[in-house]
Formats: sequence, C-alpha cells, structure tokens
Amino acid sequence: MTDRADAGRDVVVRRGGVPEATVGRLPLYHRVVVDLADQGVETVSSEALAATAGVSPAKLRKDLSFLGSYGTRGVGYEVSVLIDQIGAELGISSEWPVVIVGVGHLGHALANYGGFASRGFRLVALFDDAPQLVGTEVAGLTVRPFADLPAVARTDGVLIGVVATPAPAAQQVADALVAAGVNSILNFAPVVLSVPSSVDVRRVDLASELQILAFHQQRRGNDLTQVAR
Amino acid sequence: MTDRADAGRDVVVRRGGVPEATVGRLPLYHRVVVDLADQGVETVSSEALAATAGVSPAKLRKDLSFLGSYGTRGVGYEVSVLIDQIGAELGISSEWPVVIVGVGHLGHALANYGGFASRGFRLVALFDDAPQLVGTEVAGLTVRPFADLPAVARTDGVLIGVVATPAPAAQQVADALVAAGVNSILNFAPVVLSVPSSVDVRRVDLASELQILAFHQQRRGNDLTQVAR
DNA sequence: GCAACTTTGTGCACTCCTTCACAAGCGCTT
DNA sequence: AAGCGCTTGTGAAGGAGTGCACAAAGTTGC
Repeated sequence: MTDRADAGRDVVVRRGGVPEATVGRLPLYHRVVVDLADQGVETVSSEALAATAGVSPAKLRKDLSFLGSYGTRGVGYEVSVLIDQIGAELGISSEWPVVIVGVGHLGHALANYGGFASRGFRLVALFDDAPQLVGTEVAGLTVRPFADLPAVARTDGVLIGVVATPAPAAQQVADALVAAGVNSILNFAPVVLSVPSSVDVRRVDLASELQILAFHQQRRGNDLTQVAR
Repeated sequence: MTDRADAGRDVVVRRGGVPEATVGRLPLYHRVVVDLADQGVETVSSEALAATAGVSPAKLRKDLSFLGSYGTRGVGYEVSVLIDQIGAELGISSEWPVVIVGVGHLGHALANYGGFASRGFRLVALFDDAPQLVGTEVAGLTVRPFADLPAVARTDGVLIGVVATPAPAAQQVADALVAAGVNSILNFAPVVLSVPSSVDVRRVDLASELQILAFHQQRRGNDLTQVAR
C-alpha cells in the first residue's frame, strides 16, 4: 500500500527553494533594512522590522528563515547582515544590465528613477523610434532607435527589458526583445504579452490597481450602508 | 482584527464574497473581453479566453463562477455579458473621482493615461507644489497647489488618491490625503506608507518588480549551470 | 555561574487558492 | 425527437501560504 509514500517530495525545499510569496516580499525587506542602516540603526527585532515593513512578525521571521539563520535569539537581526543576505538572495551583488523601450513620460520617469545602481541594476540603453527623441539625452543616456536593440543586447548581455511603450507597440517590442535574448520583461503597457514560456513577464498596470482599490471601496461602501442602517 | 465568530466558515461565501485572488484578476479579464468586443468577437470559450488572459481555463471558470452563471454550456460566454458583469462587480458603472499628487514624469504619464473614463474613473485634479508647475495645464487639467486638496476632495467626494511624488514627500502627502477623506491610496513612491488601518494602500514599485525578475533570472542561471553540467 | 528575560526559528494547524475530473446542460445534426 | 459533441459549473483533492505557540538559544544582571 505504501509504495511511494516515502518519496522525498514532502521535504521542505531547501537550497534555492524560497517560496514565491517570500520572494515577492524580499525587495520590500531589503528596502526597509537599507533605510534603517541609513538612519544608523544597527540591530532590529523581527517585531520592529515587521512593523516598519507592514507585515506580521511571524511572517517576517519565516521569510528570513528561508535565507538561513542570521538572527541572534534574545537580540534580533544585525541590519548589515540582513542587507547582505537579502541582497545576495536577490542577486544584487551582480549587476544586471537593463534596457528601457519607450521614452515617453513613463520611460522618462523610469529612466530617472534613482535606485538602479544601488539595487544591482545598470541602465544600459533607452530606445524609442520617435524622431524628435532619438539622439536626445535622458538620464545621462542617449536615446537610440529601436533597431539598435540587437547590437546593444548582445554587447552588454542584456537579459532584462522594460516595456514602456503605448499598448499597440508593446507586442512587437516584446517579440524583438525576446529575439534579442531578453528573457525577463517588465511590461507597463496595458496588454497581455504573448511570449515563449521560457520568458518571464511581469505586468504593472495602473488601471488594474485602481480597479482593485475601487472594488474594495465599493464593497466597503456597501457594508457601511448595510451596517449603518 | 475584527472578531466575527459567526462568519460563514462552512458555507461558501456568497453575496459580495469574491476571493481576493479573483478580484486581482478581474481587471485583467475585463480588459481582455473589452478587447475582444472591439475585435468584433461575440462569444468566447473559457479555454480561448483563458489563453488570451494568460491563466488556466479552470481558474478562469472558477473566477467567473463567483460572479454568477453567465456562460452557456456547450457554447461559451457572451462577450457583452461578461463585460457587463465584470464591470458591475468592479464598480465601473459608478464613476470614481480620482486625484493625482505629484506631477513629475510619472504624474504626467499617469495623467495622460487614456483609460480612466472607460474604466469608471474620472481624474478630477492634479496637485504639485513646484512653482513652475502650478497653473500649467496637463492632460486638460490645471495643476493646483497641494493646499487645495481638502477643498477639492470635499467638493468632488474624492475617495481614491494616487501618490506619484518623490519618496521624501510621500508620507506627508498620504497624511494629507487621509485627512481629506481619501481612504484608498495607490502609492508609486518607494516607501512604506503609514496610514490608519481603515485606509487601503496598494504599492507599485519599479525596483521591487525588477528585483523579482532578477531573482528568477538568477535562479534560472544557477539551475542551468547545474543541469547542463 | 546561574537565573531571569528576551527574541529567534519552526512544527502544527488552519485557511486560502489552484487544479483535477466529471456530471449537468445546451445546441446541432440527423 | 433523440442522441451526440461540446463546454460550463463545481465538488473534491492537493498544495501553498499564514498565524500560533513554544522550545531553543542567546544576553544581561546579580
């Protein structure tokens, strides 16, 4: 009866086995501990850190435990150790070359975002085909025509690309990125990109976020009218 | 937080009980079915719709089933019905007034985002205290000093606000929004906002998204070196 | 050097979400 | 009008994520 009951699948995944939900919170934790370090804090308890990050202490401890045991019982976590360990897990030690396609307002905003270098990213190129943009300088980089993508991607080994174009252009931009060897895409265009399964796409969509807020707002409103007679 | 012992634990939550994970996907579904309607498609199966939205058919059907039974067995879903039902669930019939605080590149990009009206939102004001911005016109609206917020919020009944300021200003902007009666905040500043528990905050953070991509990229690379000997 | 105190790390139970598999139901064809 | 093929809707199972509670392990004070 117990033919394959002992198959080692029930074991909690260890090396490299950080749960997805935890991965999603690591950048937040990283930001918070860096801020603490800037404020001169050297040691922090899970309770204080959790409060700052807006999560529960138990969740925070469990998340950190996936990276190893870097806390000191009775004391807390050393901030510098957390920065190093979370950073290592996120690959901040490496320097990922990144390109942005689309230099409208959004592309401008992203290019001028100050936190690239300190988080392990290096912005290597901006692409846009609008004639009035090509050749201009944005955030210290010269805007290049999109046709230059393959060359840049090959030279710099770009694996991560940001799509900040209008919706109609997004799919063919994504296709070109994939063809150029990019296999992680951050998509700000309000479309669902169709890419090979080997490519990882994350979608950031203003309207979706607003609609989720509105949904909760509406539900709250309904509850209130019910509760408040 | 609230102790509601009588909450239907055995019974499947019914009226207004759409699971959070489903809520997060409804805007995506809505966008996809609207696109289909624009293309002249009148009927769609869960399989086709799921493929277009990038989710599994079973998940899609279960998600839609929380809104009611609006499909026809053997045929599929009528696109126009889905638009109406998902729209109703998301509160698109109402028109939520929204304000944006911070009119840098990001604020510009958000203000010029075309999809507000068609998704149940109405952008009622832009705020920024930079002297060179106040009084200028952006996306058909005149940029106003942040001090005008309370008046606008009261007049238009604003419940949803977008924070597109630099990090240092975000917290006090959030405080002012809350004081003005806004209780849903979409925060693009890379900080954790501290707000009363009655206020709903969603955070959109470029760096976090990139870091999650980088994490997977790194893991993929490690796997490859391991697998490929 | 020991006891009291503090805080981590984690097993366990529980809830939430996803996937599977199939009966129920609808339209089309013959 | 009856059967056949297709697709929805949904119970049930499985898996992932969260919260609880406490033992383990470190520090401080005496």
